[in-house]
Amino acid sequence: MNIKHIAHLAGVSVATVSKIINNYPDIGEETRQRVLKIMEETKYRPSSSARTLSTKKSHLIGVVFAGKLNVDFSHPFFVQVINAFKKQIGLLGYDLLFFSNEKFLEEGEDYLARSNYFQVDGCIVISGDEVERSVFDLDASDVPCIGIDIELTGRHSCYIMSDNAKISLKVVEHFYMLGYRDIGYIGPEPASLPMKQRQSGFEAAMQMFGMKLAESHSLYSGGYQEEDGYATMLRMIDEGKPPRALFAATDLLAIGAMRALRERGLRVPEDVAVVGCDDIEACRYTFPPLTTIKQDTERMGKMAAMLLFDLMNKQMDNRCIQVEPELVVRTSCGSEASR
Amino acid sequence: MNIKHIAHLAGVSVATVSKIINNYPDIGEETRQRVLKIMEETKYRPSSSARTLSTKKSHLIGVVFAGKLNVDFSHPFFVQVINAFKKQIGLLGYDLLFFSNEKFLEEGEDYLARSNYFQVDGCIVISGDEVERSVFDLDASDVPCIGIDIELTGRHSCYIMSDNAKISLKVVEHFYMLGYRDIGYIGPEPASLPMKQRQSGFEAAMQMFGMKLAESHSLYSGGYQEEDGYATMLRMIDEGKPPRALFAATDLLAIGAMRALRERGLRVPEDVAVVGCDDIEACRYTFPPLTTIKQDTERMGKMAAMLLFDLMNKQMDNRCIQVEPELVVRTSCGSEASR
DNA sequence: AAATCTAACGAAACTACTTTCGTTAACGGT
DNA sequence: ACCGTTAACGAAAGTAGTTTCGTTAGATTT
Repeated sequence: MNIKHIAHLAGVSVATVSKIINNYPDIGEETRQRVLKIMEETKYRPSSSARTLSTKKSHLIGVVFAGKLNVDFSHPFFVQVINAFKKQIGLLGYDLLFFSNEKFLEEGEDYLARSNYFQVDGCIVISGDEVERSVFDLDASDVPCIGIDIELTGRHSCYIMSDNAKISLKVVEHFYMLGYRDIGYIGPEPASLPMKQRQSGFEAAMQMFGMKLAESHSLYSGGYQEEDGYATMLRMIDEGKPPRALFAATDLLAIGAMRALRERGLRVPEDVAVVGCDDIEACRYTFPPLTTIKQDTERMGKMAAMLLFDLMNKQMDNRCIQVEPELVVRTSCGSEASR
Repeated sequence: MNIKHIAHLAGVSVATVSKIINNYPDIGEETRQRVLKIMEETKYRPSSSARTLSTKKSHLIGVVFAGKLNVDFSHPFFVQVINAFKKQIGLLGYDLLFFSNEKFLEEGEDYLARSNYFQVDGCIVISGDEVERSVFDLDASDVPCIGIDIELTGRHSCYIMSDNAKISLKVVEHFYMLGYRDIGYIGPEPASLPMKQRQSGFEAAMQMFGMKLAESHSLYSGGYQEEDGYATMLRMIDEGKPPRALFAATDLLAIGAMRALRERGLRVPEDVAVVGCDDIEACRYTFPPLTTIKQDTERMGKMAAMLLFDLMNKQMDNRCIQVEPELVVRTSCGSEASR
């Protein structure tokens, strides 16, 4: 059942049917209704491939999970962002195409080639750690891209991230107000911009509040996972006196750190107060519930969709949008617990 | 840059280039190499839309999240399945297309229409609770479907789910071996087959072990979320003596139940032992860590991909594949803790 | 040398739709 | 009656591939 059938059934030309589908004004009302009725009855739908072949618009958005470390659906932060993004971009009439990097990366294909192959109208690239070169080829191309937590500087690109320096500032400020002066930091080697900013933001905030950071209280964790936080905290404890308060650059790191603390007989928050970052679901269920910084993933996803839409439809300058983080106080920071 | 350009540059016909792309045997070795080299130099890639237009194969798999309750990327169980599925189907040369139900559901479009529009080669349908009619239209159509946790009976469909009766059996058995005789159940109204089987499987297992189930110890939770488990457990406690052990049909329900227990001054597992189901990430971080049944999501996703592949390429009978569940013992069941 | 076979390639039809530009008929104005 | 205008529609040329079915030239057979 194609447009030709419909045209034949309605006794009009293919062109007329096409115009009715696409709401052209130069069609008489009777014929429009007649054709519409036939399309309804035959459950006819146009073919997207024929359409994109002719229009060069696929109404498809490519989703790129960049980075070697397992950044996929299992990453809770990105899942939230992509969820909000999908909702909004769906409202704007687009569907999501997830590139399977498994096969084509082996065969030396790259994201740009994939994007061209499918003729996606734009891409959202989501990144955890450092990303492969191929992502920047895509960024430099003329396919509109919006980056989440990755600095895209192409002429058809924008990017969105939380104000990561502010994240650290809010944590330090909160600790300071609660009376802590001896604050430590655990985070991964700063391979990505957000992690860089969290770390430097932390150091800047410490200085701003006139506190000094002991070298043994600032450790790299290697990765982002619970085990990394656990191992790193163990190192910190065993190499000397732990800090009175700890900021972990990731909730999972914080959760791992709390496990290490508990294992060494230290109580949270009575002995060491802990704050994480991201507000993943698990934070609510840990013991004690983890105080953290919530990234406004809902807003990030939605903004990403709207920005990308603009990028695809009007010409626009490269822009970066910062999203305001929010402190979520639970109990691991010792806010209301006895100190 | 299209196939015409390449043909012109190589001094051959379009047909020849196409044959080279598709590995036809009737091409001389010299010309093949010459054309291949030009394709390499110009970074030419064929267009997927032109291709699917002509071949009727898109190499795209549609992903449908069915069910009213928020079954999307935020559902940890399905995320694991889809992750494994994506990996395997990617290896087989397919990419994933996520239908945006936001817009088109409003406009009265259905999954089948979407599938036809994009000419996807197959669909994976993932379901939480009861699903809309539209899913069964898709099931009954000739697009190959594989269902996760949903009974698809179409001639081009298969489905995969955990052996849910066995899940309950394993839980009851474990509780029995630990000496518990008074076991309760919390689960949602059985709108989906898995939930039906978990509940009836639980009842059957209780009978099998010669235990009786007090009516007040088997409650419907309304939903699947933490709050539902919390509220339901509160009801169970306040309406009489709680059971000595509890099986919650979902980890989140279990986590909520533990919160209610704690709030009423009851210890887990000393006063009430708890076991959940699914093995979501949070289980490891709760207090106490939640004993649960792990669904083999890795295997489910992989099997789904391979079954769907067969379904798309050979003709096959409708089949159902059951996946073996596995007990993950942590501490909430009181396995090694003092009882 | 004629007949037959085969390897290597191309013409053309086909896939389903969009869009430009031209055509037609009706209508009102003079 | 003639002209200009406009509304409504269609022919045809794209869009980028695939695939069938010839065709040709050279090799092989008789």
